[in-house]
Amino acid sequence: MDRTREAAAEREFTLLLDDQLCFALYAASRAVTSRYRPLLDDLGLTYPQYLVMLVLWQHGAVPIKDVGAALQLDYGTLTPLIKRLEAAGLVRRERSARDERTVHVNLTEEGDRLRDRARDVPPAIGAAMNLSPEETKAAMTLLRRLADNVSADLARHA
Amino acid sequence: MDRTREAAAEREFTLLLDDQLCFALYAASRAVTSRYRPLLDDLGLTYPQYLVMLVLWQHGAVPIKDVGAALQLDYGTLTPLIKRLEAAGLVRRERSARDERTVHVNLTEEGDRLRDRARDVPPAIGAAMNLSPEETKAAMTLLRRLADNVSADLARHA
DNA sequence: CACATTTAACTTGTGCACGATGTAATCGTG
DNA sequence: CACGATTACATCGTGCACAAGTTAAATGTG
Repeated sequence: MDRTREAAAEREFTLLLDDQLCFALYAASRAVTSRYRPLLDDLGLTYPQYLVMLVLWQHGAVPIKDVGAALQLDYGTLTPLIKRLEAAGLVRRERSARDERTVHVNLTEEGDRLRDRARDVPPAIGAAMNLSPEETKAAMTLLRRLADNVSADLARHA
Repeated sequence: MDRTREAAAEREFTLLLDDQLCFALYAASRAVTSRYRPLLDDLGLTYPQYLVMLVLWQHGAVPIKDVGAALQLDYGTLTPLIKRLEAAGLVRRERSARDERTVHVNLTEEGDRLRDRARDVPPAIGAAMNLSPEETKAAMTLLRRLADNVSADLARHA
């Protein structure tokens, strides 16, 4: 097969599963989450709960709105999730005195202590991914650009 | 900052959200699925349903087991999903005569016709992603390797 | 200051994901 | 050929995601 036809084939969009970047992305995301599961089970967290804890460990008390902005998740997801974290004793929800609409999420002592146990998670995942530092960095850059591109395109078509 | 410290920093694993490749992956996957949503709404499909239809358009009648193997999804996900496709009139579920345990999923006329309307979806997504052919190919390769690596690592630790 | 608008959060409903459990059909081995 | 193991699928329960609608507080404008 000559090079011209190959190049053209790359831009031909098919309905074959293995041609879809979206499927590789979807499958990789679920595979990585599955690898997290046993590690997070030990901490009593699900993967989305872990992400919320990352935000809190990094920023301390934040309004739910800011958690949503950081993780690109809406209240329909976060409200029940954070209530489960509260039931687990890891966070407290407190209405702001200055603005009665906003609810601040605070770490409890136990939630703060969990951070130390969580430090082993990123290295374990890093080892499981088994990518070079360059590949990791390239993947991160590309995935961010991809997310930005499709989000911008969605906004344009809305 | 000298190069040694930079290189070391790349391998230092933090709990900062923006250092996590997993989050970039998770966010990108959801962003892409969101971009699919309006396109698939027109076809009356969700994104996972679209993936099942891709398998059927490609292979025709297949056991549910094979759909699961192709998409890495279990029966708990597929059984109700395929029943919804059946309720929508796109597929038929038929028990095999040779092996009464297996259920073959067949396209109906309507399900087959939907393929023509679906042909516009991959180009639209391709345009929204806005990556060069090289980047797309590189991303696909890297994401597959990532999924393989973490799955293998999970199997090892199980 | 009244009042329409906006904002932060909650609620409800649908549809994945996935672990755990159950069941019937088939297979493998003695 | 008996019978324990395996296989294909279904069911149930929990926890996301996300759209749509609701409520109450804050804001802006006449």
